[in-house]
Amino acid sequence: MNVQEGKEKFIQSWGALGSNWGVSRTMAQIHALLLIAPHSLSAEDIMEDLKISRGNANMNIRALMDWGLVYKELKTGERKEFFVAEKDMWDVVKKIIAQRKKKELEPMLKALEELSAVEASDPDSENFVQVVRDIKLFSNKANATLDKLVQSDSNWFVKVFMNMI
Amino acid sequence: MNVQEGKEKFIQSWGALGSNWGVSRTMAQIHALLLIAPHSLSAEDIMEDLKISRGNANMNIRALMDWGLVYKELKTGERKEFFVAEKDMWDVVKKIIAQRKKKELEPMLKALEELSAVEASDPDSENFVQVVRDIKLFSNKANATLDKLVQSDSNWFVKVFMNMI
DNA sequence: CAAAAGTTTCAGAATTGATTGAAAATAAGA
DNA sequence: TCTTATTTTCAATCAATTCTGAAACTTTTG
Repeated sequence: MNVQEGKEKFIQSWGALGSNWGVSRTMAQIHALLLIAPHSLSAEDIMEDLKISRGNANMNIRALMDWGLVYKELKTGERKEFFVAEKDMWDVVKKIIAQRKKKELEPMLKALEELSAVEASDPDSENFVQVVRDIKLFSNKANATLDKLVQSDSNWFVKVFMNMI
Repeated sequence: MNVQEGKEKFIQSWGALGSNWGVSRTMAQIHALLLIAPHSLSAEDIMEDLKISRGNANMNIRALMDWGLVYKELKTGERKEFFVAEKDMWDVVKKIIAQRKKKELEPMLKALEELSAVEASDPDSENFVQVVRDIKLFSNKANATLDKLVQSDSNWFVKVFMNMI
């Protein structure tokens, strides 16, 4: 496999992985392309490389910037905007976790909070109230743990990893 | 909010959460329904409660059993099959992680392995090789960590949680 | 200020993934 | 064995998501 083939394969794999992570396929492919680009790329470059439309490129670049996975880089004397990827994997993972926590876990916590108001009126609903209580407890722990994780630096990961092994 | 409304709301929320977790909406709803059911349910019960077709119910129940989130229960004297949900949240999370690891992380590791064969031939591809190396290192760590996590019992989670707080 | 360069928006098209429902297969009872 | 209850399969349909491309908008420059 030569370098060119390797790069293409990497972009495809990264895209496939991303699509299971709330990062859409194209979004992940753009990130992959920028990761392995030796220098920053313009929207035009990205469109050409990945053979996607202008609108698609724009939307996904913006989403990546919202997530903090890609940064804008302005070159003096250049009118175009250029983009670079966040390359620290620990940082990438943290940013994805932060987004998904906000988008998924937090609404669930809110719903569970509301469900806690339900009172068991008969033995049948007793089970329901208990299940909700358990899940709420668990989710709150998970939420707190993820908060710490998102705040922590990459050493934390290394430390936990070492402890486990 | 009465118990009935609460149950419906719970099923909807669980379905929404699940759909971002590789567990399809219906799959998660079935799991939710079984979680809060005071006793095991038949495929027919599930179809009626969630207003889904026979085929859909069947496919998703089977998927849930494959994942280890739902168990079959045979009642003596009954020809139908009944189902119950795994209710230990830590166990549920572990099983989801195990599935996703297999389906997503492992193929990525395989791809990275192949990409490691690529050799840098010029300064431009030097960066590519370096990025692949970094990601591979990180992914291997993540993989090992997740393996430990999947094997661990719920005390592990509590312990890590306590350490962080 | 007008023209050129670049970016953003969004309605409709295309794609992908989920669901239905009826028919085929399987298992249990008579 | 034949009949009936139950589960499984799968092509067709439906729903949701993603992508395109042209038009509108914004910014820069002469």
